[in-house]
Amino acid sequence: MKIENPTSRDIADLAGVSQATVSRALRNSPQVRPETRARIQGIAKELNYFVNRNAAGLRTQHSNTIALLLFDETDGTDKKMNLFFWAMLDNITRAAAKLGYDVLVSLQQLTDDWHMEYQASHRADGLILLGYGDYAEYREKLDALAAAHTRFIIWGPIVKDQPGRSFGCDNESGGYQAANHLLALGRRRIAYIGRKRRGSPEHAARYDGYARALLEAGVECDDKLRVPADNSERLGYAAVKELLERGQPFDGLFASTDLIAIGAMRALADNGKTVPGDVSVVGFDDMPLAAHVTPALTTVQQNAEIAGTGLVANLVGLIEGRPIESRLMAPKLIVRDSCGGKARLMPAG
Amino acid sequence: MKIENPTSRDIADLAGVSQATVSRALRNSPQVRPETRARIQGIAKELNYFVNRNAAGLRTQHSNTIALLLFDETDGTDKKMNLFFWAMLDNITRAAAKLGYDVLVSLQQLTDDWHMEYQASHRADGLILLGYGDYAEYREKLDALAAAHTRFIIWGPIVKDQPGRSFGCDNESGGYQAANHLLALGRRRIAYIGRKRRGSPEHAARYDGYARALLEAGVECDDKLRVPADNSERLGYAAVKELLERGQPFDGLFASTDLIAIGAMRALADNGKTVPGDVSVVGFDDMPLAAHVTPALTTVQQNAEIAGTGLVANLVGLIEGRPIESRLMAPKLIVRDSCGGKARLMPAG
DNA sequence: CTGAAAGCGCTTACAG
DNA sequence: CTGAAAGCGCTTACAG
Repeated sequence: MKIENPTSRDIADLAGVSQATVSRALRNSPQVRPETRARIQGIAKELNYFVNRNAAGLRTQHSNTIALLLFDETDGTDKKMNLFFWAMLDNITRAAAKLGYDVLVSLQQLTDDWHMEYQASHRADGLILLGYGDYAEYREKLDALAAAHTRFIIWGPIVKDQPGRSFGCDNESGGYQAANHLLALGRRRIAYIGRKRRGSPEHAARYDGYARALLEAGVECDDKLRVPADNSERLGYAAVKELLERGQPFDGLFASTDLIAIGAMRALADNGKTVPGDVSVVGFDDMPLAAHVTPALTTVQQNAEIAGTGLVANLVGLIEGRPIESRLMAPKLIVRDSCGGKARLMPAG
Repeated sequence: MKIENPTSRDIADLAGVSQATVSRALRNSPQVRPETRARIQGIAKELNYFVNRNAAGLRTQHSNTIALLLFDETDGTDKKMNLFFWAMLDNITRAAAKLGYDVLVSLQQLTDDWHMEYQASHRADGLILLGYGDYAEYREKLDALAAAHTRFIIWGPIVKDQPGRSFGCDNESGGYQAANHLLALGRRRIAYIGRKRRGSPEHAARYDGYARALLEAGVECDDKLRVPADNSERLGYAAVKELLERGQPFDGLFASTDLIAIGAMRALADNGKTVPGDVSVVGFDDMPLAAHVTPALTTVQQNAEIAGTGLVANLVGLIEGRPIESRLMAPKLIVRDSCGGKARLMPAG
């Protein structure tokens, strides 16, 4: 009873029913008599039969596959994909599997022609777009996706008038929590290192939250304490050197990513400043490294499980025609050693 | 000239040729007259047409897709996927794309029923199995895969009589390099922390290389300096405590993974031992963390790019019917600060 | 160089 | 509850 590549017809012959009945039985159709169904499923199992996905997909026009498009936005020197995305991939795959979807992974450049192919070729029923990038740059592609009725979810902030739905982290709240923590520790000259505007809404939001916290506390938000930096240790290091050269005193530092914070801490140490003695430092991301540097970095954590599950749930909702709205999830401050003594919590708002 | 879901027939109508000619032209068949081909491709582009992969796959019996099966073999507490695998995923996707293959990712348990479905359902033309695990445990599944003529490549060592082909790292050579480095620094009481036999051929090979180096150098390979440990910081920490309690002096330490080494270094520091002053430490993996701990960890690096590219090349070779042999790639010692002064290289062999 | 035709293996109205 | 039939959109011998 071994058949090389069994089809539903082989099973039909063996079971003495029509091929249509086999198809119904394998899909657990209530139309099929229970005993018939059991017999057919038994034979299928014995033959190691699995429905040919190409045939089923051709017929139903569904692939039951999600395409995960990762943009590797790096500056060439630090060619590593953001670790948070790897953690999300893990959760995305699990969440998708639970809903009966496969995950196709593709690494892309923002400049690639990824946008149309996946759904048009029926390789995927929908897309998840993952990667920090300049939304303005690929705005045109998002428009094209929307025009082609492609289902997609963007990981990231809610951007006004942006086509499609997104799911992201409330970066503004994260920046607010970070700055508030520093304020609660008595810090008043709080520097900001990170991108502020151009090309990165998430970093802009982190800055906005930081600025709001300072404003609410009546603390000056001094432009001379702000240094732009992209996401790398090297640039965090350089930014602190720049700050020190400016001669502006500071006792707190909020970096828009952990990598920047880690580079910044190294620069502080190299210049005779202690952390948290002289300067309290907060990062953003909670990458695995954050817990292992010395001192361990206080940072704002994005929960990869909530992110992965949320992205998949929303995309599948879109695919299945349910109404889906863009959403933000709340980040969480993880207190470690880089800020010093336990903060007194300030009332929010 | 907008058609919702254009098919090759739509293009044929527009171009005034048969659907068969469209199919040929899109596949760049030399049979089609160049001008005709150009015209057809122009129309296809304008319509945003992409070949329906389900239909093409059904017809050709190829999916042009590789399934990447990741086994998450963790002890529950450290639920993180090995970072090396994430780096490989990156390289696997790129290598596959270059050869015209998509990558389907799935996280599995060794106990799951992953083994038969992917190829039988025509979702994938072949499998890459990635994950440290007990080969003996899933031997039965490998047999079933082979019996079903599934094409697959296993990431890992070459195991005698194991069905299928594998591609891995020469862990024996890595262990040999690590121990030789310690010997060249004058260390003679070199401890080993890691799994040795049960369920992990790669760790066993690392141990074997270590033992061979000691043997060749005429240094005793003392069982009392060996502590078994699975891959986690916690267990590395515990293993050093165990070693210290045994009261056996040691001046070198080879850990079978970086995580173990990092935990071990912390335990040494907590017990008043300096690294590399009192004890020189070598790890294995070169995870990103390794360069950032204090002191920076000397370790054995597996090149994720060679690994990813090799796995894909071999699998595609198998899929396309070329003869493929199992292979090992050479790991490389990365010297940092955890061993002390520059080693004098010993002649190999 | 091009076309007519078969067929890949399913799912699902339609009929009974 | 079951079967006969159509058709999803391609690729590829076969014929010219």
